[in-house]
Amino acid sequence: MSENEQAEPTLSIGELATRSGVSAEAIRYYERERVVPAAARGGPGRYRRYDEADVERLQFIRRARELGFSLDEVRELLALNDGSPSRPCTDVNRIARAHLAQVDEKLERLGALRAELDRVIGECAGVVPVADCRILGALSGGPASDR
Amino acid sequence: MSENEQAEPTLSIGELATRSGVSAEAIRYYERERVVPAAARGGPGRYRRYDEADVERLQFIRRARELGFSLDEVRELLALNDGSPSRPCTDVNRIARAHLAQVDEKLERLGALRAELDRVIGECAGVVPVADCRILGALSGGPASDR
DNA sequence: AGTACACCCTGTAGTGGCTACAAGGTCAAC
DNA sequence: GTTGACCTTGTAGCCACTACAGGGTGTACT
Repeated sequence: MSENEQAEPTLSIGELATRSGVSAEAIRYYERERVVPAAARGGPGRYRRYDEADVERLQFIRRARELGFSLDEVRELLALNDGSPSRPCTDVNRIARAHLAQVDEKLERLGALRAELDRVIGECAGVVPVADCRILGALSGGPASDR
Repeated sequence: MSENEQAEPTLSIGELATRSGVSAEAIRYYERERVVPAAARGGPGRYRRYDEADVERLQFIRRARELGFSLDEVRELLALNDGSPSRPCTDVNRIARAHLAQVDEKLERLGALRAELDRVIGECAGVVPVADCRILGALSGGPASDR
């Protein structure tokens, strides 16, 4: 923990992209949106330069995004991760549990939609004239034999 | 079926909105996007005028949208509904089943995400210091006790 | 005739989280 | 010195709307 700190920021945005699994354009977008701080500009040109800590930060963001956290939530999680290490992780749990509740809600809505769609499709053999199609019937008039 | 056809388009866009459950702004958007044909303009002014058939068409669109069909799919479904009534509804079924498959895929991905999120949250009691938080640990370093 | 007020019009900007360019600048190798 | 891979900023697009701004119109009532 005390000797794997590297000396200089030497990675280009393309290398950071490869190593973190986040596209260079997304990284620039995160900088614009202040999800990550503005990168140092090194070398003779004005290119962005990154180090290993940036790789880890971007991987953190990628994993959080894969779990469905919004960029607002990611910003909060990063702030907590970067903040004082001795504080209890109550807020981390609050954010994660609230997000889980949202995911559950979405799952429930999508499951209900799926069931309804399946029901509607199940009523139609698929070979009857359009005029008698139960799928179109359901869309036109509501439950089943309404038209 | 032969005598409930009304004579004139008399509804304003606001009345159509109320009766169809689709906002007036969404109706204008659908017209711009050619989901519905441009409305007739009646009266002394240049206001859009609608009839009962338009109410039904908008209800059709609303129900299809509630089932998660995209506007592209809605356009196709409307075309089939408006087309020759004796054609078999094969295409309707194809669209609906393809959409169901997409919904199933989304459900699967969301379910997997939910399980992973639940697992990550389950590892953290919520009262430990941020430095030891398993949620942040999972985001920073991968599976469980990696850091 | 005036006027208040609800409704309508078009057009534009914003949402989230990026991706996909265009048009140009920079760097290292050969 | 020149190729070619990379980098830069800035803008437009995705989806299906929503939310205005800034103005016009219809109707009811005085």
